Amino acid sequence: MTIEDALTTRIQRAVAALFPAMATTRVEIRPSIKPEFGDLSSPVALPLAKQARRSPLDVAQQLRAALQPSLPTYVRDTTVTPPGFINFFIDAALYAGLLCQEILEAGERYGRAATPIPQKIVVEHTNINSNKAAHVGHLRNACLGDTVVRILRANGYTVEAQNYIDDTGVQVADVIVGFRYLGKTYDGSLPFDFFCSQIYTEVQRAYQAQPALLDYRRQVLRDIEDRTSDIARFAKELSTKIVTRHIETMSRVNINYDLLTWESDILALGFWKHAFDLLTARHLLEHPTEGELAGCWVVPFGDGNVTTTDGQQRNSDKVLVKSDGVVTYTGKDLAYQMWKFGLLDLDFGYRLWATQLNGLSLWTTTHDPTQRPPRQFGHANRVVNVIDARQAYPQEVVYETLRRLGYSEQAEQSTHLSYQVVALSAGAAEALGVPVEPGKMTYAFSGRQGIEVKADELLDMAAQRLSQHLSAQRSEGRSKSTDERIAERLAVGAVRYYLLKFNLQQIIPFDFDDALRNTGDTGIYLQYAYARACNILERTGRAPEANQPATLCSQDKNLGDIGGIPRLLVEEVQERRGLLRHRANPRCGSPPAT
RNA sequence: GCCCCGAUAGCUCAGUGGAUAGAGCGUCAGCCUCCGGAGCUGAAGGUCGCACGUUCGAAUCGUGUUCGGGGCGCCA
Repeated sequence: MTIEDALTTRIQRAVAALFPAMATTRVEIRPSIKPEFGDLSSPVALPLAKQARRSPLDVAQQLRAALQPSLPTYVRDTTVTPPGFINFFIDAALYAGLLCQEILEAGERYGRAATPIPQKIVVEHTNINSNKAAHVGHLRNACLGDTVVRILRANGYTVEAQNYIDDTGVQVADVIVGFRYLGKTYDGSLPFDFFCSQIYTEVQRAYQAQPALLDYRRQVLRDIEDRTSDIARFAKELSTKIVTRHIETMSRVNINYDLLTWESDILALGFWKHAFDLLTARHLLEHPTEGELAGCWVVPFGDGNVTTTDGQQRNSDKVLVKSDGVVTYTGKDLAYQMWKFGLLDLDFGYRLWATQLNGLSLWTTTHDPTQRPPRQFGHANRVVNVIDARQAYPQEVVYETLRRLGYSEQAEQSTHLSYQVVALSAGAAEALGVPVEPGKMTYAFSGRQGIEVKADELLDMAAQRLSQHLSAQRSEGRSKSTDERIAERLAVGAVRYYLLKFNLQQIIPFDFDDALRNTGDTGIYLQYAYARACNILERTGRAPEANQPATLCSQDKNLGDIGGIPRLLVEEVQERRGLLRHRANPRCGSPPAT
């Protein structure tokens, strides 16, 4: 029990006793701003006084008196100061001793939920098209997703991390065009995914010069539909090799998954057809015979036809099946979302993909449903989709359609964990040869144009710089391979921290110097502090004891931070800003009458 | 046209109703024969885009507005 928790609970009790009508008032408690206001202060009397129409000072005094008998031993004194704050003076040495005891007892489980929550949450993240190397934008997604998984698990939820493989889209077809029609062959001089990134860019350029190549792409897409075709086999082999590389990259930063879900399996096993039948049975789709969307299957949505600022005609209804009969990404995503909740009477086949660095098995879906899994996948109570902010609209279409199908509970339990993209800072853009305009702060990545920073490149650069730093130090008998291992670990910390320290709604202006910095507010600082702490413990030659640190760190103002860690983890999930908050989009408030 | 996001120190960002708005980087001045200088101490630097409103109290909530980014695709 942290100081803040202990005091909050007691204040809540006092409020309930004195002001029963306002028992639900949110009790806030925070570090005091001045030493004469004690160590912790609460403004709780202020809103209470407002509602009760009494003097805030009186209310605070009354609360203080009511609290007095029940305060923990480490509270030395309490005061009330204008305009109505209640201040608590903490005996740091006493508290430090108690806190240390608590931490030593909990060990590595400190801060984690003591009891499991009987709820399953599926977290979908990473989701890289299987045609090219992962870049830093993908890395932001994966770091966020993996962190969400860890926080939810720490809170006691059963969590399943799924990585969705979009292996049936045009991007894969583009690379096949490069291999089959531009005569590209892989010579092993680059990692396979880097090589495919290069081909992808070259093919985009080739389309401009030889528009006839687009016909080849259409043919490739048709051929992929037939699973037995040579092209389909080639596509699967290509995607498998790329995904293998993605997993290798992510395992470098200690990101692991439970299941790879393949879009091609969703199609092959009839998930989409099943979802489509449900939609049409409930008359939720339109099938216009004329106009722009003639021949498509459409879910009516938003405002219908609009003229955009640039004068173009657009339609905010969402096409789920194109006029040529091919299902769109949003359609497939809807079927996938339904499967996650166990709403389809269908299941994938499964087989073991690999054993990961964390020791856990990674499973993959297959299109052979007779291959049974070791445990049940999907069937979630709640689903969190880590997807960038540009996809807010199609995500809302998925959730709203779920609701229209009658699954409003599941729609409510669906979260689009929306985050902004990574873009190049002006400096980084210039370094990559992008023309820089005065006054323009960020520049979008473009895989098509080959303007990007690959995840492995960034990690390699970070590791190399850190390795140089290490070799410049007195090595004290450290081997070169040890240096490299340390550099890799530090690089991972630096990159993960950099990608996580920004607010979700903030575009990260990617800057090489910033991302690779090894001083100040960085992951490396944390790792350094940890190493020093371990070193101190090692030198003392004995394990920490509950009664020792009380004198060691009695003056440390960071005690409250350490004691606050458990609450921090819980708040990430439960509070207003929590990860599981359902983010509703106002535009979806009024579905059109159908 | 409609919707979403951003705007806080020279730069990059924290801070979702409480007391005197914080950090890193950069700048300047200090600190290496007890803990790892990837560090520590201090200084300078801010009408929180703008206006009005709600409130005892607003960077925070509301309305309007300016600038920047994104979305409204038979792309994914």
